[in-house]
Amino acid sequence: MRSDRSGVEQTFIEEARRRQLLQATIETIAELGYGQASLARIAQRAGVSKGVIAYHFTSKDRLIELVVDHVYASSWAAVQPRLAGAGTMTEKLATFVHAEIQYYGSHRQQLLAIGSIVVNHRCADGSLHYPPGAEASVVRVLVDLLRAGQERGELTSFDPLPLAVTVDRAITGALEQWATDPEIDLQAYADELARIFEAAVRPLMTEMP
Amino acid sequence: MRSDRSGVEQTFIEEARRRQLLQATIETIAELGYGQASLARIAQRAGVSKGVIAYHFTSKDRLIELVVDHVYASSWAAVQPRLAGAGTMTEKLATFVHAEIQYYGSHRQQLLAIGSIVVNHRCADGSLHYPPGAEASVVRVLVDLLRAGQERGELTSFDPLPLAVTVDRAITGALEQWATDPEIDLQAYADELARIFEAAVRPLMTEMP
DNA sequence: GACCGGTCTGACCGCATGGTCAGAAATTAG
DNA sequence: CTAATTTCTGACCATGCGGTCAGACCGGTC
Repeated sequence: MRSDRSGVEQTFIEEARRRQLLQATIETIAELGYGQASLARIAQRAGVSKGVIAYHFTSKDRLIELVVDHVYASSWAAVQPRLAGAGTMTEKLATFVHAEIQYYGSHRQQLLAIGSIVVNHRCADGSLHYPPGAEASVVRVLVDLLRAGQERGELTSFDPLPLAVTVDRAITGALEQWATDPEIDLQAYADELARIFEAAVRPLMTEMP
Repeated sequence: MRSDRSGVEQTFIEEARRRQLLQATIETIAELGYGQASLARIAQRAGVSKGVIAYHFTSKDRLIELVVDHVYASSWAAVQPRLAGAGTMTEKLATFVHAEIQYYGSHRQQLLAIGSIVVNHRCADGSLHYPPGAEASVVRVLVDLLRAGQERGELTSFDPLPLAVTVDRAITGALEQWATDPEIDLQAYADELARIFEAAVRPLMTEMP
């Protein structure tokens, strides 16, 4: 079985190996960082020889990109239904903050791996493969959410981009604080973030009781 | 003249070379990223041979750390006097946001280089040399500032750490947005950040006219 | 038994890395 | 002008990298 036939007609063993190698990659990057996560070290952690990775994946770059796809898909699968369940836009905003923090709070290795990958993984031409910017999926979701809230008159008028970027950064900031110091009460931290952002979107004249 | 006698009894040429090599390092990391910034490429950009770096600096790690020291010292030298000039704590907070964004807005390479270094540079034991966390200098400054504002009753009561981290991240978020898309109006972006954070620290019952 | 496709190993390739060093070149001192 | 010192070069080293590949191994099927 050659590499990279994602999704179709996979042997049981192929499926299992791929999962194992993705997991080993996440663990290695989380622990040692993108730059130190060589194929040799990933293979060693998985208990196989380097050639196995070449057999199941077309290249190291492809491996990394599949890790990113997997993590983003998993986190979105956890966050999206909770978002749909929230009522007002303000609630959606708070829910988003809580859901993201909760997901990565219980997937520390995914958090660290993704963080190390997005700031390091590059295309052949040297440019970042996952550039920061308004196109990043989380930021896009937040901008849409804020704009919708403004159109219904539920939120004050302001440029949605800075707040969307800030919410995104605040979440990763919270998680990195916690990754550095696990003593931090993530729940309380998330509550505080929700308070900050609710104050920022609340129309000036209508205070909640 | 051997390497690393920082500050004392430097030849004119030594001083100049050190500056040049620090600058070449910043440019190389800003353009290619930490992982691709090899001694060979840095030397090539400076137009000298690799050995020169070894002659003027004890090691590549030391070079990187001197870059970080230089950038932090420069930015603080630009921000600190403006902070001292601001009156209320709310003004200080807004001033800090504007001053940081303004400094790095006119030092794009320093911004990109520092960003790439802090998430990548590691100690011999594999741990990050500049770990995120409450000890980061910017966050410390902000926590002190917020706490002082609370003690004078000027700001609402809240845990200063999440907001401090958020302000820090929001600033780097703004700058990275701008680094990705230079069309962005940094001044307006900074104004919007100031609005967000003023809303978050303002006591609930006292609206400004 | 022989055969077969899928899976895996371990050795190997070319290359880039950080670091070292003898000696050439440039600068300064006397 | 010579001698001493600082500065620099270019070749070299050991190491680790991503990637390749011939052949071993393994569970089935005739």
